[in-house]
Amino acid sequence: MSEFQRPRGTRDFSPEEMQKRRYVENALMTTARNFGFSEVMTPTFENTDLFIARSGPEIVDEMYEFEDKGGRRIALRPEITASVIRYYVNELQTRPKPLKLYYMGNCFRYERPQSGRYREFFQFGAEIVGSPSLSSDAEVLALASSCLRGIGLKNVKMRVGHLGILKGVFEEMKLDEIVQTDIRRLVDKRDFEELGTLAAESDISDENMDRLVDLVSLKGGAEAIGKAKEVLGRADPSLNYLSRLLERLALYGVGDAEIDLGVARGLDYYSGMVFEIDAPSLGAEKQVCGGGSYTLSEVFGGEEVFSTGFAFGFDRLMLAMENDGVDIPSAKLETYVIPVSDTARAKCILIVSELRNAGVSADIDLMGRKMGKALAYADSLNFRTAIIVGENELEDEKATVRDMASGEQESVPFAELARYFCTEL
RNA sequence: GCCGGGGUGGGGUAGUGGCUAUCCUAAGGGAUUGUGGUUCCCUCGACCCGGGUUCAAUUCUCGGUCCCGGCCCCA
Repeated sequence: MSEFQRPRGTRDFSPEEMQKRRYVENALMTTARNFGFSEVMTPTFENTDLFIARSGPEIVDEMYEFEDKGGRRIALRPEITASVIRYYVNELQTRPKPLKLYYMGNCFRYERPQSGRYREFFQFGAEIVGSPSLSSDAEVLALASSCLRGIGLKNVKMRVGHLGILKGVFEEMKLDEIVQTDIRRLVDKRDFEELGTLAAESDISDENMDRLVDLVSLKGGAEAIGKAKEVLGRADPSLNYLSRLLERLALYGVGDAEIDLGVARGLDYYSGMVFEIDAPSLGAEKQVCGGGSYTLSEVFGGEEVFSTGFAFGFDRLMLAMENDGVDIPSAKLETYVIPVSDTARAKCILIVSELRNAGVSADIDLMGRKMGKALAYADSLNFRTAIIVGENELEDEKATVRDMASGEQESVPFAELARYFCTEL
């Protein structure tokens, strides 16, 4: 053990873990690209003001935030949407709409680590900027759903709500904004008891509060929307929106989305559709994805533009896949070249170079090991084959290619090795 | 910020107020001068940090730190 430890809440990833993480990351990115999204990258740190503008001054306490040597207030990004929208306002406003962007990156929050929560963690997210439509919301939900399908994570629950419904009720009740925010937070937590207390304190009638609780407790398929209309005693544009959204999702083949009018999200800038995805296997921190439609650009000095997007907690996806036993194929290296004697080493280097240039993953003994040990090494590193070259092979101008799984060997002329491996693949 | 459980070689562990700190595994080497996953041998390598009690602390105690689970928060 070195005297130096990792900072709290950070992790080192082993070769095996990275292989899995890159596999999943690649699957997510491939899905996004197939949906017509393009990757962007923004800085790991931003001026603190950006996040304050987005979320309020309290956020500073929960970020890695500091003054740099030039006296600037800097924050390690706690999420990436703010950066993407800032980037949009700065430089992408004149691009053809809609702008479909995705990103993957590390984020930092100064929080107490626990299961599924780290101080450095990773998010994969996507945003559609510039389109206020039902179509965009559906597209984004379909992307999130396809991402999960793409990585093979099945044990998940997607819940879709709409903030317009709560907003309508708030207007009817004529509540001030502070109370609205409190209610939203409690609704998000499903803390109906505390909600009752709050109702008493802010002289909201029992009748109104009961109605609100009934409303946000509604979940299920299209029938939940009908029930909501009954509770409201009227039609509501947001409810209509949700039922049309469900129809759209069906066209995308997304049948697992559930209506949940209790999805409130803790964030003020969400304006319309909001959704969350949970992985029940995760325990306390089970939310793997959150998103919705919002306007944020005007906060950063741009023109108001409707956007819709989401972010996956990448680390939680990995944990959930692990818990659910989702299989991730292991990467096999193709071949390990073993010089039997020092005289064969030069030829072996030529062979390994040729194979590498031909795009074949090839490695070579660097430790001068004897063949037995070299084969054991190749075995433990999961090579598909080994190439053995010694005096006999040099004389015949043929390499011995050994299949590591079966132990079968065949002789392949040096000149044909590259072709042999390329066609094998 | 709060509550609970932990910390012994790289990984997994046993154990102890004092004696060479146990075992498994991994890694490196050898048995084996051209054939791996078996076997045998050798080597390497640990009591989280600091204070206190004590003749003596890895062990008891206090504080810190980190890990695990939960609360708060969750963008």
